[in-house]
Amino acid sequence: MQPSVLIVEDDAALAELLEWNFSSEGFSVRQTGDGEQALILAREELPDVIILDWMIDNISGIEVCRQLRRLPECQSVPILMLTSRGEEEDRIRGLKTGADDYVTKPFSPRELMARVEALLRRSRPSLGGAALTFSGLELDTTTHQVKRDGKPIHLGPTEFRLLRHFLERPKRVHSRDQLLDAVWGMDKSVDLRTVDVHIRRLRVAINVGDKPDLIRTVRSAGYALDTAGSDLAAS
Amino acid sequence: MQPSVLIVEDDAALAELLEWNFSSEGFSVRQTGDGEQALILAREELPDVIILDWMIDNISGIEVCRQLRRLPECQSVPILMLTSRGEEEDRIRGLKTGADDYVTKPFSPRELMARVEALLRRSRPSLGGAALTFSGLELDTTTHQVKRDGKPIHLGPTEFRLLRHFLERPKRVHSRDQLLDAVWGMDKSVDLRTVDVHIRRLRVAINVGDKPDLIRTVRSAGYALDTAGSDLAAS
DNA sequence: CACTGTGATGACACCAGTGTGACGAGTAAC
DNA sequence: GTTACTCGTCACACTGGTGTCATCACAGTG
Repeated sequence: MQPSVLIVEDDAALAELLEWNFSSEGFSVRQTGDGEQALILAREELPDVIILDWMIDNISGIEVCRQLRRLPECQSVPILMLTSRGEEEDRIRGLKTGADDYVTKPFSPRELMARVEALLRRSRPSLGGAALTFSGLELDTTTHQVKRDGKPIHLGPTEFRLLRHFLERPKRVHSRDQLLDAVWGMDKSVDLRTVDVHIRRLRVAINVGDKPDLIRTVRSAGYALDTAGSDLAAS
Repeated sequence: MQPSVLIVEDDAALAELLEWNFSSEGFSVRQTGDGEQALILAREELPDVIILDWMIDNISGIEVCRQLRRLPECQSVPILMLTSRGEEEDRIRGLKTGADDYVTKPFSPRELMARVEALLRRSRPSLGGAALTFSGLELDTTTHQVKRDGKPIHLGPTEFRLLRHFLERPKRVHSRDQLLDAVWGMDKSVDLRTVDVHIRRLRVAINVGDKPDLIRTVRSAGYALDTAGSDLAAS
């Protein structure tokens, strides 16, 4: 999923620079130079990270920070404060108020992006690679949650491991033997046909409604996770 | 609970300064100047935060950082890198390697402490003094009070620690082993099933009336604090 | 066309994993 | 001492996940 950033900065030139940087990193960007507006925007749609200038119109950045932290839904959103005030006292005040990081101007855009990345790695492990996705399918290994197009799906333990194995190697064909080794464990003595049954259970769980089948059957070879599914119209 | 810090610094004078600062803030401190040793210490008992100098004996700090991040149990421990190398490239390299913050020498001890506090606020919210909340649940670590939708709830000591551990990492699935380590202490020899019983006690305490169950059972994996609860009607 | 092998489907019995209630031991307050 | 409270363990009940089988559907082959 595309990460989103809210930039609160009233210096137009700097705002544009930031916007350009985040955009080219694939962020969806919203920007304002106004403190009040920032609070509204943040509440309206929760960003993944907030870049907050110390000196902005209407309210001071630190006050915005405090207000944001009061909102229960915003407490988990990382805030990076941006300022030309290099005083130690200010930095400490910013951090104590609830900011997660504090960068002084002038700053290196690349370092800023690296710091934002570090923040995101913490708050959204899914962006750090803990969540596996494929064509509308999401599997979060830390929360053990599976979704198809945003809708939660319930899976049994074996189907969960099976799907995870597929998501770790998408599009690739796995023989029944390989699947037994990887999902059941090589010490298990289970019939090969058992794989078929679990593939089916996984299919009915995943393909709710009229969603296209994401599991492709490769005759006399095995199965693969693929957008084509069991579609045969490719001829 | 007393927060713990692992200081990896080979400059004796600086190490002592850091140690003094953390001690006076109530941290339990372990310190080493050796990279290999650092890895051993970290694994032996997981610290709440790691202060890591770039230039240390045996291995470079950045290599230690990379190794730490490879250990699954250390992935959630925040790392603050400390260095005299002010080069932008170095800072970015440090952050990309998995460090959460990067402070250049000379630094202000007070700012360092503020940054550590900010990191802890994220990874161990209860240490930051903040009240933990999740979907109508409140837990105040200072007053040891727990409320559901404003109504006070009485918990035993173990249930309290259990709930706190859940609130520190909401939505995430915790295995019984992990819960025993974190809530009971790894030295304890307690039956795994004991966790079940305490989960149940926590459930009946939390879900007063017809409130939805906030604890999700993940079969053959563990438990998680989640809004879905044990609801299976999500067909 | 019929034949054959492979995969899909539905049913079913089994049992691992979990929920539940009760009990005895330990502990602190009084 | 008593009382109140919490904790760890056990036995039992039960849900639902799991493996197997019989049968059907279908593609490939000659």
